[in-house]
Amino acid sequence: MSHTYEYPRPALTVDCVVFGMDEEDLKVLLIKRGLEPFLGKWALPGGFVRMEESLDDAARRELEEEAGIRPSHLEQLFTFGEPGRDPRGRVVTVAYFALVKLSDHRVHASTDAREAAWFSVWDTPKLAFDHADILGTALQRLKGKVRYQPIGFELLPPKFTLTQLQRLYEMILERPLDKRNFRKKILSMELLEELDEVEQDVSHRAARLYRFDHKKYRQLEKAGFNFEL
Amino acid sequence: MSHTYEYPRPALTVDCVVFGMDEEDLKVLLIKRGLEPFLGKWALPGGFVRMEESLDDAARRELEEEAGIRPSHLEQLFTFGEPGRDPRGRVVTVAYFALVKLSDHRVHASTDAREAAWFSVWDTPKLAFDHADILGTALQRLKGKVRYQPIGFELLPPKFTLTQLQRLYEMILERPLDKRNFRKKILSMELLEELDEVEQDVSHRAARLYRFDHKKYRQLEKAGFNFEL
DNA sequence: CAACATAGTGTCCAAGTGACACCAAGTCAA
DNA sequence: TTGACTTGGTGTCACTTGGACACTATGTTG
Repeated sequence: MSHTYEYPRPALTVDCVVFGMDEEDLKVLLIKRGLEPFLGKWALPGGFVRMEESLDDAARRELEEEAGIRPSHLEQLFTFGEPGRDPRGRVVTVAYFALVKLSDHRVHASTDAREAAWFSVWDTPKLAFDHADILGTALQRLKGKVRYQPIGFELLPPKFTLTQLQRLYEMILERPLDKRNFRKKILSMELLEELDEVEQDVSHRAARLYRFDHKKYRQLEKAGFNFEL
Repeated sequence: MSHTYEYPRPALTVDCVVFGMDEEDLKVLLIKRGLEPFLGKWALPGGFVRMEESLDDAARRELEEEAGIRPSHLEQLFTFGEPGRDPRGRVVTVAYFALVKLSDHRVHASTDAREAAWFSVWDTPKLAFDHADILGTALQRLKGKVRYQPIGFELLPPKFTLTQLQRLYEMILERPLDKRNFRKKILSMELLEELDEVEQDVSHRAARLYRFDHKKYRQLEKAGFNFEL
């Protein structure tokens, strides 16, 4: 213990589970590996932490570099450090959990030379390393968190209909919700701003649009409010 | 990216927030540092992760070495990696959250040559590094978790009275609870085994003892049960 | 045996949760 | 233009749950 730097050191990486959502499905962003090990396999975006940057910064930097993405929500998920998780040797990874509005990132999921793509979370290819575990942990977190914190909105476009919102919750929680009860509950939280607009280009009656009121949310949150669904 | 091991590596440690509880207070275990930096200051128990051990193992080993403690509950808390958090250079620490039955560990809080002691969590000395932040995060976790998972039992002796249990919840949540409502709620979960014993050596009517039924808990947990307080 | 300290127990009201079905509005095609 | 189709939008009632509230029971001590 007396000579700190004599210790051999595990390598340190960050890996990000980025969720997005479209009409059909909850999606996760994957990158095709261009290097050994697991060359050609799909993996979570991530990479080595630099000496002068914080862990959060490393996660943001990797997302920007590998996929041109700036997530609207980013939080640390869990640190995975089993000795055998990387065939090259000891690599510890700090996993992150991110949400993006897919509408902002649909086009150039791939920047760089790398290949990036969105996959349905229920139907991913085999992943490199222990990334399937990481994805599983992230899904659990999303499911748990969505029930008592209104983070789901980070997955929707700024203006959305109540039906879209309900579908989002149904996809994440993997169970159907009652339309009237859902609307009652959500509207009673008073976190939605009702707009004087309706959705466009639909071949049936158009639904009213709403916007999430971030400012009000922050106020109520500070006041120790409860947002259980 | 192509030569993994060229990257400089942050040093990697684990630090543990160990909670215990006695009649008066919720306690946290601290160790007096015998080395620079922060020599003589109080700090969380912890140390460097070895190349061949998992993070969990590292946390357990450090607790055993520094305080002779085997926690009854141990889980990863959060990873702290701000570049400036250690004056010696870049050190990333994976923080752990542990619960022990103080009755088992009251005597030799200190093994080794080190000085270890239990402090009231509401009245700790100034801590080394960013350990005050880590302790704060752990307290939040304890408060949050206790509301929907029966982990509080890990802080009590195997046999306890309902009053002890209520005091535990009151200390953690920092608010008074109604005796009748509390008992109603706890007993309705059917996780407590009512024993044919009462507490000893009290100078008033003795209370009935209960035991937490771990087996039943695991069953109900698997069945997707809800243990909200 | 009186004073004490804590154990142990039930009711009522308010709020919240969940089950449930129909009319409204707009689109589309014949 | 009209009828069929698709989704939008709305209220009630039964039940459950959460929270406020006060007295008697039992053992100890001086």
